[in-house]
Amino acid sequence: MKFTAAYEPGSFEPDVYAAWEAADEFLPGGKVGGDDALRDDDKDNDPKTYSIVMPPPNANGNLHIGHGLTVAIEDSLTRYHRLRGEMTWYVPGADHAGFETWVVYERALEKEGHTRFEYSRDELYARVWDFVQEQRGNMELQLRALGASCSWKDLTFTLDENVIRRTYATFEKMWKDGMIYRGEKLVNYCTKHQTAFADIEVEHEDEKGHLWDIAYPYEGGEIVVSTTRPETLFGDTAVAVNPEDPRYKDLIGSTVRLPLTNREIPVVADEHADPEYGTGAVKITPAHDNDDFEVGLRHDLPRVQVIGFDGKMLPVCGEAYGGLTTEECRKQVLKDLKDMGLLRGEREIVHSVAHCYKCGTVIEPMLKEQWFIDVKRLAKVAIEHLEAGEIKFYPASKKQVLINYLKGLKDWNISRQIPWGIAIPMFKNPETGEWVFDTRTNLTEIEIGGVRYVRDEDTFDTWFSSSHWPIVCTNWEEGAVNPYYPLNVMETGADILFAWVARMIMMGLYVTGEVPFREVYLHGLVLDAHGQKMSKSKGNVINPMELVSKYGSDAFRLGILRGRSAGMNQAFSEQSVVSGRNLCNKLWNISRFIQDIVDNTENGGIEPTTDNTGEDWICREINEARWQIESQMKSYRFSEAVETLYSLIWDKYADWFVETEKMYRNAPLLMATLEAVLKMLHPFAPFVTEAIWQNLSWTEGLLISQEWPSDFKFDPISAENFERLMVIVTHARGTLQALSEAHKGFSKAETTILFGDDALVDDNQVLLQRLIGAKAVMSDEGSPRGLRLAVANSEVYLDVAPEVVVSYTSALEERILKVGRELDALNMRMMNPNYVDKAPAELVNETRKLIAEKEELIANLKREREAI
RNA sequence: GGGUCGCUAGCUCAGUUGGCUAGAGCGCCUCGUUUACACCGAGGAGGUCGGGGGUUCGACUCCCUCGCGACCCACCA
Repeated sequence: MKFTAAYEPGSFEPDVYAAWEAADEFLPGGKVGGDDALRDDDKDNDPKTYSIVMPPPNANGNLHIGHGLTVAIEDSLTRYHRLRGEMTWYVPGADHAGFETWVVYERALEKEGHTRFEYSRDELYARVWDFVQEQRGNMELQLRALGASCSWKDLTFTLDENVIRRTYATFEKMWKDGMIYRGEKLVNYCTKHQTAFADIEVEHEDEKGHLWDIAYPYEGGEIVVSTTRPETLFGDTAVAVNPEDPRYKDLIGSTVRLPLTNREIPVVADEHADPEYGTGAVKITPAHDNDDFEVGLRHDLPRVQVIGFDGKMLPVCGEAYGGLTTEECRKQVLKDLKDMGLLRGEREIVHSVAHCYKCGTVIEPMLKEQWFIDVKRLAKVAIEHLEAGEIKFYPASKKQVLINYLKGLKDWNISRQIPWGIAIPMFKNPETGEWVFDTRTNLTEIEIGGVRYVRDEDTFDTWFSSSHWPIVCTNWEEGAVNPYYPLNVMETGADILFAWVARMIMMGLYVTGEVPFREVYLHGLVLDAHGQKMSKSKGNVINPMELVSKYGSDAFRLGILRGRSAGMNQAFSEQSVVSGRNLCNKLWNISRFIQDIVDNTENGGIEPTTDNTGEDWICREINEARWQIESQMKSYRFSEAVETLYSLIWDKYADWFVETEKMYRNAPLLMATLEAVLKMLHPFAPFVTEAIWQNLSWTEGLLISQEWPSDFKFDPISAENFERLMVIVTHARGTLQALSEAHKGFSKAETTILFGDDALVDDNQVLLQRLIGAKAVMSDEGSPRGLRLAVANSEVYLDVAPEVVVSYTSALEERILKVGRELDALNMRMMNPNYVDKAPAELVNETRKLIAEKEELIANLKREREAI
């Protein structure tokens, strides 16, 4: 590689990634079989393992900004642990995305003028399989572009044979354990997609609707019920009133006549009827309403289905209504009721309505036979392990949220009427209705002992199989030792805490007896620059790949990790990526400069030593930053780790150390410190750091598999001294600039810096002169003159003419006032006897020291003023 | 109805058992052609930490309360 003058990420990123892949760096433990697999500072002979699995992106889709964040986090973790010498295994995945893909495919089918009903399930499955294969590949290329250092040979597709095998094994175990049952229950049904959904897949939205009052007559009177869904009246099998409601007490047990039909239905007493709401009387439609279903159970009411799975009214509603859509039917029913004089009222209300999360169709609660899992047992075990603290959550608050969810969890409907998924391995004897488990799901019919069984046409809810993700990705097998299970961490979106994380925990415990991961890190939504949710309709979607090609992968990763903390939805903008790119550019140029020094000095290859205050100081700062990063990574504070590196590289390494090294040119130390910085930034910005590593003349091998830096040795007193020099430089620069603004014709390059009895300044005259940009730094030879710098513990003057000093008077006055205010605040604190008594002695001493410094400073400043 | 999270500089966010003069990036102002970098350097302005109360020697940090915002769960006919 050539060290180009300009930082051009696009010119090296693909090559760098290819080099890693070619060297098998992503395999578990690095180069398998090589010494690398065992290199580490582990005290035990057991090499530490680090495993993490990717939440599988849609196999045939493109990565979106959320994936960008996921990869940035997961890959940074992986690379960090790899550098720490652990045997890392980052397992990539690809999702068949059951429902998502199905929707896309069905739309394509519709465009061709076909419908799913023209094909058998097996035909459809084969067609979607081909469809997905055609589209596949993009997503994996995009993961590479983001720098994901995952073990590609272990890529797991959610329809892989081992996934299906594991899913069937669990299902069989549950079936034998009596945890699976066939039940006719109300399911959330989308009449457009003609499939049932889990509760969690349904979106509730508050909408304006109407509450109608309808009279149900009986001999000698009528009872007026309130409803938002008059069209379901045909399915009414009771009217419920509250047992405490005096208005209706006498009617309980009698019957009323259902309008538009000839049916008589009973009046039942049930708590569900709220006397305060509407008329206090409710029509009960057990087949089409969740509440009513429960009421029906309590009173043993029949269930009459009146809406078909296609969303149209069934013939049972009578000739006038059968075949109408629910909406048409509602209009017709209202019109007819009005004509008959039975419509008693109408008012606007706001109520929550369930919608299909994909197409927005109103979800119909429908009566359907489905497979259910009795989750009580699973949830109970999960809660026990969670309460025992076996899984640590980031953010911590999500643990209790999850426990609460598990406590209220209802039985899990795992049947879906979508061909694109894992077939449910159950077959039914059409004669007896008996069900048997069998994995021969490629057959529509099987024979066992001369008896014919017919396959269930449904597929599994995606979450049923994907709840096995940590198990299948790590190839967990009963009885076998597996150092990669449980995972070290499960990193995923906070929005799928319930749908996925909860189920992985339940399933992990059920199948393996162990929690599937030790820690959970949940990231929030990536919002647009104004904190708005990204959506196609708003047109504010940010494509991560565009940013990668514009600013580089590293810039994107640094940018998206900036200002992001666990579990929170946070804004993201291109600006943060620009700032990331700038950091990469800075590092690139630092490296070029250091290479230049190395090329032009003789002393290459010597052990690095510190020979001046700046060098001791940078060693201290690098150590300090490294410790911080280690602690930040442990607690998943990526944003802070990036911040630490930013400040180390820019504010410390470049602005001070490299500047002083323009003078000292200590090549061995420059080389050693640069290596450390590259390693520390590598987890977050893998491409630029590796590219630099490859460009540097003295480095060997690939950066990705180097050893994490260890402590630099330094003289702490010398390091401390450098900070004093920094303060002098900063004050001198500030004062000089203020003077040049206040006094026309003043030139700092013509100004000499004088100093009194000060060994440190004496030792660093040239350095100070260069950093300040002054003409010279020299001893005042016992005759101080000019403007004294307002720096405590130092006697440094700017040798400027009296008229220049005068022009600085107002700034000096301001400064005296400011320091005075600070001094007052400190004195106030000391005057409080309780503070002196109760605060830690250390703190009190610190305050005393500060007061002394301020007092000295203020005395100096006042003397200065007198002099003017 | 229940619950979670947030409210800190113009914007987006840090601030980990309460204790240094509350920080960063971007933006803004002033100056700058010093041979790594204008994707730059130097200097600077800007915050009563949502309001109110409490605990404490001391509160951005803990407690209570109010307000605003985002989100999640739930069977509101």
